[in-house]
Amino acid sequence: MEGGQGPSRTHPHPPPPARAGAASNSWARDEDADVPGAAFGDLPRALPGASSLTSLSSGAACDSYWTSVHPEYWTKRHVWEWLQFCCDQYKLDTNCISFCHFNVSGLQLCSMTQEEFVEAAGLCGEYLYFILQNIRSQGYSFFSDAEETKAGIKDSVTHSVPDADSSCLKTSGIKSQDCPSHSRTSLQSSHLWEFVRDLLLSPEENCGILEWEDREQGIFRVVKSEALAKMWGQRKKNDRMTYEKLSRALRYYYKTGILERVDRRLVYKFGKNAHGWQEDKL
DNA sequence: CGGCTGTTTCCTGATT
DNA sequence: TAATCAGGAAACAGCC
Repeated sequence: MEGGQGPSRTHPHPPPPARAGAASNSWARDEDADVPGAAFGDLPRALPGASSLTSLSSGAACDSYWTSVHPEYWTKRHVWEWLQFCCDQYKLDTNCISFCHFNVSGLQLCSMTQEEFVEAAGLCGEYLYFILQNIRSQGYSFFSDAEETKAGIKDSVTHSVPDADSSCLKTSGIKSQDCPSHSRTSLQSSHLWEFVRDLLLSPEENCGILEWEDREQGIFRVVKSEALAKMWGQRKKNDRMTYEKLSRALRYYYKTGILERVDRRLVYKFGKNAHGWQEDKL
């Protein structure tokens, strides 16, 4: 018996509150829905994993979560975080959104007109524009009541766009998008290898966690293993993630040709079945 | 509901 | 000694 524990293995720890992969799109649930007096600085606690991201060991190199910075000072990464939050919280249909249009800094985002939002995200753009303007004008008290806010957005947008409701808001969680234009930089890269790839391709988010050893060959090195695990854990809303466990998942990719073995510690290589990492094929 | 996929968790043992 | 690697085994979540 290799693994040793057999079917009778019991959980050595209390049952986890939410197993990995059980990530829900609903941010305003459970006790997190209402943080008393959630002021701007407190808000990250109310967001899934926000606090852990803020405390990411990469420290100074990494910016804090988007909620702790005024929109005009957002980095591209903050913009993505905000976009992801909006998709999650307001159940926006990611299929409407051309994510490449939002590959901009906060300053650029703030200078975008409503028309440009609509161009970038259709009817969802109306919502996003409204949300952004509210954050800019009201600061983060805007989020103090998620349900109210949602209703407000709905009202506001449907005033100008009567059928926005059915065509943009989804009734259940967002699905992974299949539009090729943004598949690589997907906000919801649900697979670990895609998450790793996107991190390698996004210097803004990478914070020196991963680096290329040989860009052409697809060889990369995990520089900050613990930070990588934390980030992945945050993505999966699992604060018990460790590099040990993450690397086990990476090793499974050897079987499927997503990754190839490299005989050096913390070094991996994209395999023939991984796509989207090559410079000339982006 | 069952099967499948992609992890997550845990483990033993080896290597750096 | 600690971190990491290598995989087996089983549990689990989400999807079809």
